Amino acid sequence: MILEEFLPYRLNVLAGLTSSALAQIYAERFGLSIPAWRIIVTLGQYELRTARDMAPDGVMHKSTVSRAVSALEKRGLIVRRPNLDDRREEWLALTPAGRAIYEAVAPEALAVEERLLSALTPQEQQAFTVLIDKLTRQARLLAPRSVEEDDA
Amino acid sequence: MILEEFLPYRLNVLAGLTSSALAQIYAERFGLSIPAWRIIVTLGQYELRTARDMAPDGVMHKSTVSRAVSALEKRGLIVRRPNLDDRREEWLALTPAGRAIYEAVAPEALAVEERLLSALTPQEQQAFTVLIDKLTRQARLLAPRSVEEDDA
DNA sequence: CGCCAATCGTTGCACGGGCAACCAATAGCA
DNA sequence: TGCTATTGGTTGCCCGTGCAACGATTGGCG
Repeated sequence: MILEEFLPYRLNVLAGLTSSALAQIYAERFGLSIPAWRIIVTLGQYELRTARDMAPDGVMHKSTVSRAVSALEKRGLIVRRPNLDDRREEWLALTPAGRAIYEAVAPEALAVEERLLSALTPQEQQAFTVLIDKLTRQARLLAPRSVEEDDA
Repeated sequence: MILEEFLPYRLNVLAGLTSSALAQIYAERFGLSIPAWRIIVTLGQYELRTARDMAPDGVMHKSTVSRAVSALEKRGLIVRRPNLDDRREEWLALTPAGRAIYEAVAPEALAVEERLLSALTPQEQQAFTVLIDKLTRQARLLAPRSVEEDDA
């Protein structure tokens, strides 16, 4: 067994490197953690969501989301509004300041993705996307019930 | 910008899922952390290495390696021997108990990899490997000097 | 030889995040 | 209506790990 050829190892290494590359933007320049970054992007995309929606497939633990939301609120980047139809949950939305950050950070993040993908031809990029999807579906089957799902 | 289509995000999700799948083996069944697991595998492969060799491309921080080595030694899975030619570093090697774990865990880990890859055709597997390599090389260029490298 | 720089490894500190227990609110159902 | 189960979210606790500073050893070079 050769670690350097082991798929999960290589995926971890690659994911770590890309995260590092990205962190130069959202962390060093905007002081965002990974969870905060994901929340900003999601709200930039969907306008109005609940905390639960921030981790669609259980990618983040709900406690992680909770704390990131608190931090973002404290910094004035997002606001919480009660959902009167179901007072257990709250609506989240970007403030103008939050949206400003989103609009500053998103293009740069996409540029990093671009630079990454520039190592591949368009055909390869397409193929890679397809393969990642297949593997992700398969991994979901093999992984223990993704985060929570069995909360109670 | 759509998070679910963002390459670094997808890589993180996939890496996380595969890690989870693997952790069912090395963590739940053998009580190994990721760093410990990597050390066991590396020593199973190379027989005799130093702590520094455990993180070839700076994938793990040296403090992480140091603590994992201590833990493995305490559990009697590896031994340290002084290198008399350079007393700053130490040789690491598996004990019989450590090798037993390696030999129990490696086939199962490979089986998980197998199940993962079974979602792809052999041609796709080959292609995926090549693409990962290309992206990893590129990511290394974009990421801030990998862990340490600039230690002093 | 003697000094400074570089290298291997350890450790104190702080922080992020997982886990589990918990509260509040709603849903299901008799 | 009332009782229990479920769900959204928060928080205390603990562990893993990155960072930076350090001790010990070696290398480079005058």
